Amino acid sequence: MIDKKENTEEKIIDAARSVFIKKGMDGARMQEIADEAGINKALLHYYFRSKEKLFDAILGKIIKVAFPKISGIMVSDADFKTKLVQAIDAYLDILFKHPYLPAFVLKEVSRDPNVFIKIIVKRGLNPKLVFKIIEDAMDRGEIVKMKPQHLVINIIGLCVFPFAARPIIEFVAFDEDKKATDQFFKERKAVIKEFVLRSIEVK
Amino acid sequence: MIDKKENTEEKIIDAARSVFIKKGMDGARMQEIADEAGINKALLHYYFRSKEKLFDAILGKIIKVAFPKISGIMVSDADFKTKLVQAIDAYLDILFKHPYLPAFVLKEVSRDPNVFIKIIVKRGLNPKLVFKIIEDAMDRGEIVKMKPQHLVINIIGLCVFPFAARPIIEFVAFDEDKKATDQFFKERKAVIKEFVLRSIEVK
DNA sequence: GTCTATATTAGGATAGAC
DNA sequence: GTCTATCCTAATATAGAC
Repeated sequence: MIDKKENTEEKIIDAARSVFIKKGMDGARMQEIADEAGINKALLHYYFRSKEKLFDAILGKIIKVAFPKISGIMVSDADFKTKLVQAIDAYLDILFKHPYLPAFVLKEVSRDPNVFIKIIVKRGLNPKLVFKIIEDAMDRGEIVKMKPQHLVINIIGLCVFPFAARPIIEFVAFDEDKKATDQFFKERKAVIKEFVLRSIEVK
Repeated sequence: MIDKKENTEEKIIDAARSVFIKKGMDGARMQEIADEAGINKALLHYYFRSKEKLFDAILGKIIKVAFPKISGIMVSDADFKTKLVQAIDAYLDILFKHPYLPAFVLKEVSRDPNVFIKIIVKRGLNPKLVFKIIEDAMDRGEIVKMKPQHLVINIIGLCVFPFAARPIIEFVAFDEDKKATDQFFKERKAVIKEFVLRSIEVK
């Protein structure tokens, strides 16, 4: 049975997420959030005492999605390259489902890194295990040697950057052709996987 | 002879650039810009009638740096891979000199893509020639085939993303060790060049 | 819980003296 | 050109009725 009438708090959270993602903390207006939620500003403040509190509440939820615990895939005992491909697939699936995440996260992290750090700590996100797994694969000679952080950042950059830069890409690289840009993004999964695999292959 | 007393307009521009880069258009305050320039708000408005006009003036200068005409390197008649390496070097040199560019550009482009588009058009930045050069190299079998946009975006992502994400990287990947993060960034040039060359090599 | 009305403050912009 | 003082609107936040 569908909950036709979602409660007010949910409506606020949905509206706030939408507006904060579009405008960022500084650009967002409480009025706009209230409008999008179909309520008024006073009620907004009744549920969340201040804009900052509301933003923090939303941010926590967003970060959970934006910093997925990909380590689950990496710790399985499959072949390393297989796991890597699975991780890239999983990460891009998230990005396609939430294409505005990268721009939002990069925007807000430069505004105030500490908010992120606090939440990341609370989530117990720790990449050391992943780095260790990568180093082990290198030691076994399965992939070429480099500082594991470089490999991780390379992969994340390849995945994330195009989403953050989509407006420029659409204009500069595809003459504002949205269809062509969509097609480009559809191809990213295969492109990135091949690009990465080729670059780490031991010759 | 040194111009000890730089004129007011310069002071304003320097201050505005600094504040806009740190806070973005939405987060910046005219008061803060005035303070940093050592003048008052009224004088700010005397030189630039509005915040938006001031921002546009700064943005134009920033974009000139952020979107360099790398095509100059690419059109020379050197070997394609040589040119590619030169282009990556040149681009990273710019980023090291202006490490806050990526975060700023990605932030503002998501706020209002049109401002960028206007300025890019005015600068006559057109990547078609670069795409053509890449495709020719592919046709000659010098590098592996793919849509040239993918190669360009991959390279830019590898270069730009770490700068935009530096606060997260420093915390998550290096336990807030600034020295280790600096070292990581120093290594990027060599890492990216090798990463890209390996991935486009024809086997 | 939800609303209308209002307080309060912040921030962009202008007037006018010098 | 530069300042002080002030205006004006937008935006966050609260009071109080229902």
